Amino acid sequence: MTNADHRAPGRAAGAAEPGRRQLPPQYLPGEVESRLYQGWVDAGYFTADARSDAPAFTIMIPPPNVTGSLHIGHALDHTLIDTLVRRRRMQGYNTLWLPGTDHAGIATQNVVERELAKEGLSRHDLGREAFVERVWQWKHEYGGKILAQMRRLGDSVDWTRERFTMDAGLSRAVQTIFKRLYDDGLIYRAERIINWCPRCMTALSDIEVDHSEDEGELVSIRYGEGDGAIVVATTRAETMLGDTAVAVHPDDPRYAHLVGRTVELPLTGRVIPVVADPHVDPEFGTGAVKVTPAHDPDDFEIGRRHELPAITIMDERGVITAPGPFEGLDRFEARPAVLAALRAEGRVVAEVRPYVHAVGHCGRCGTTVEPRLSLQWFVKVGPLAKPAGDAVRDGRVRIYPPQLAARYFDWVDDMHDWCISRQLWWGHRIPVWYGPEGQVRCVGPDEEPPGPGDGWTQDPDVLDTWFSSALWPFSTLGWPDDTPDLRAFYPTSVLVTGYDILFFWVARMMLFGLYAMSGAGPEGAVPFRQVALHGLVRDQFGKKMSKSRGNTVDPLDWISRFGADATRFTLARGASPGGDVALSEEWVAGARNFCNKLWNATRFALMNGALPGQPPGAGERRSLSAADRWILSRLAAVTAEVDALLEEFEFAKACEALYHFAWDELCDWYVELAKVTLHSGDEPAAARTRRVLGHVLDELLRLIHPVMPFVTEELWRALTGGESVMVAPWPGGGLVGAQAARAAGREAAVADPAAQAEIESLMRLVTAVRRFRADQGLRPSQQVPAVLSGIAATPLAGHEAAIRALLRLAEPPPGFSPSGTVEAEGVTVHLDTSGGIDVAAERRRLAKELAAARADAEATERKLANPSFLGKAPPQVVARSRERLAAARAEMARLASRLAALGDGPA
RNA sequence: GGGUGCAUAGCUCAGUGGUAGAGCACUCGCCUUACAAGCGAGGGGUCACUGGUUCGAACCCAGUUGCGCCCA
Repeated sequence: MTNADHRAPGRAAGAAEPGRRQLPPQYLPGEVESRLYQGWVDAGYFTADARSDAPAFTIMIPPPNVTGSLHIGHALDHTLIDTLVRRRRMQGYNTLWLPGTDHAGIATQNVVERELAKEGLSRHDLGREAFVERVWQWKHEYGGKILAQMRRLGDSVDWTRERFTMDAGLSRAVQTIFKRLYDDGLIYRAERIINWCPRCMTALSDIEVDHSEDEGELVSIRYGEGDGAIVVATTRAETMLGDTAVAVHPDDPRYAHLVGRTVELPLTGRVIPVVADPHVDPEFGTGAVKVTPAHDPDDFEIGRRHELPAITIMDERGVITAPGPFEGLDRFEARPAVLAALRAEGRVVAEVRPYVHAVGHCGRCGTTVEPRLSLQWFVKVGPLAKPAGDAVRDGRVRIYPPQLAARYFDWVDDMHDWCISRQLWWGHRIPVWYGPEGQVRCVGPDEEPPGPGDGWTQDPDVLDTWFSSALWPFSTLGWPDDTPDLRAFYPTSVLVTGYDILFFWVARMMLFGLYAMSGAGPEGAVPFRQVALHGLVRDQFGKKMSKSRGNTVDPLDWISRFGADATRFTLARGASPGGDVALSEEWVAGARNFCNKLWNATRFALMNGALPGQPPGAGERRSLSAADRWILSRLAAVTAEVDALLEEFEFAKACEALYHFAWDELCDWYVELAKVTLHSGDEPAAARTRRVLGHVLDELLRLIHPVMPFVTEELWRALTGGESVMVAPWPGGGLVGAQAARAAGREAAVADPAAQAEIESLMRLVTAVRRFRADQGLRPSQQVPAVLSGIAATPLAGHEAAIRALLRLAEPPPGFSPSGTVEAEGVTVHLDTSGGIDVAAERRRLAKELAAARADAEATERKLANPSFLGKAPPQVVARSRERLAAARAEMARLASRLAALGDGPA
């Protein structure tokens, strides 16, 4: 068989087989991706089976905000999840990745209110019922955007089980758990200082407030007169209108004489007491603080301890309501106005400006949060938090990376009660009714609420969106009913999400999962067995992505331009447990190139009749070439490595291992060596190599498939004619011990250190000669006559043909006279460079290598001359040093003699 | 203010005590029929600083500086 037979298009051995075909020379992702995804859905590959006997593997999507679109953070999260899910599916698990969205109370209400505003309407113009109806309309029309975008990324989610937190079933779950918590005394209503957003007009929980260091002012104000005067410092002068005391530390001698007396509050004429409270920091400011119980959480506590009145001076929009000249001013207008009035009275003692201090902002809209005294609903978290901490402490739930567990404990072990009521219309309405006589009734899902005719009214507020998200791992499976899905898929296997929502969501799922599912026992109640936390997406300089910086990446743009696989690979390749992921367009282009590399490797295989499937078995192993045995050995090692890394959520390392194997080993060396065999005319050897090449590619495509599903599917089908790589067995360990053991056994059987050493030696020799050729300015394509001497005595004896082919060395003509030589691996290569060699270049090269060898030898000599080293270092380390020294000296001798020889020759 | 992490090549990052690695970027040479989205070769690092432990430190310890994150 000649070369032309193999290379002619359409004549490759596999071309005629069903399902196999020739490929164009470049991978064009757009066409492939759109075709494949719907095919997977239609084939039912994504659909889980609650009646399956196979062990379940369940991941719940961190439900994206229904108003949202797919941003790069989702793309990262989904890439990692899909990688885990696809691998488990190939391993034979009954795999469920459940998709859905949350109703995002504040965000969604804001979106629809903005729409209404364009029509000149407010939600109050519509009324509650019509407004909520309008939000549902909006949801039906626009709410599916992100779900459609997930298809483009390739997410293998079970679309038949899509859920939304406001679905009837999930709402029933919300009402059920509310009722249970209420009846257990774990939900209560109380008047407290909460975080209030005057723009969103609702309460927020503590963790929905972002603190930032902002520039403000610190003003010292004198209250009272003469020796009864006291100076307080504040950043919020306007709140003095609501002051009901001045507090000092009980041990502060400066103020001891004032404690128990009163001062007159300026501008108001109100007389307020001076109280002693250990909470006051004598070091801060003047050591005396104004106390505004209705507008500061710390002051509220002081007020409680001293039974002070709490005077609310602002309405829910942040507008001053205290009667007087400031009434009707916004809080930020009131501050300078109050200060001006105080200044006019000569009461401002000092002003520090700018004064940097921590200010809370609404996590949703950025508005400065106003601490506000109001009646709200709370979850009493103490009794729930203890089991949530214990589940991680005793290993029922494992957090990756483990060091982030510390942050989890810090929070969960010292958790404040959770404010769950929101003054919104869009959300799960609090199922509590108030009767005409002041009765309070919490209504369960199967109970009839009291009729409005009897004078009962339902609480107007809705629940925090996170309250329903906290039920997500089981509400999505049909809880509170005992459904087949709940039995099959709870507890979920892994939760994959960013460390930034460890508190918002992860911890709260733990609280509610352990509470609601406590009937399932300690092992069965946890919402997930593993928590894999990833980081944030950053730009190529490690900066956070933000619209204001202008460094954001739109994943859909990348998918369009580079392909979903390239986008996914770029994300996965950067993802180590808990680590942030840096991205740049250059890197995604590199990933796109990798797709193309795989494409062309498969194209080469198809052109050359590669046969996928099982490689030659143990009996035939001895007849395989060293290259064949080497690549099989490497494949087994990489398979085991990737398998283990993915178990540990080491996506970056797994990707790197695959990239290196595919590109640097398979493509750069094995394919080149295979060409030699395929063209050698040794048909039995060529046939064996076709099988090895086909097998290695087959398995490699399977290994890469979880990360890059599209290109691998297209190539795998072309190569094997199989139905889908999605449902092909995973090459590593399977779901049962026997299969895992078999994989390990196979690796051991295939491992071939001798072949590995041989090929690595070949690589070093080839590289050394290529270096010489490059130094000498020989074109890569130029055939150079050469003689290899000494090769027979080395392990490379059988590789002369391959070495000649890789180096483009021609047989020496009669009367061959070499003009240069290269020594490496015990082989001397004499080359005829046709017209003398560049002695200066050769001398530079040799001198450089000699200097390196000398430095190495000297450093090692110093080490070996040290008696302490010889006495205390482990013997194998000493032995290794001796070997190193011997090798360095041999290299020096070789290089010195080469240099000497050159010195004798033409300069 | 409390806690915590990081500092290694131009950039992003691996590297758990035995003489420093990857990807991308960079330089040079190549259209060598799988792939120019490619091939071959090459250059590039006082491992933040100071001190300590050790035969030996990028790695362990202490301190310093700088940056980041979480919580308040």
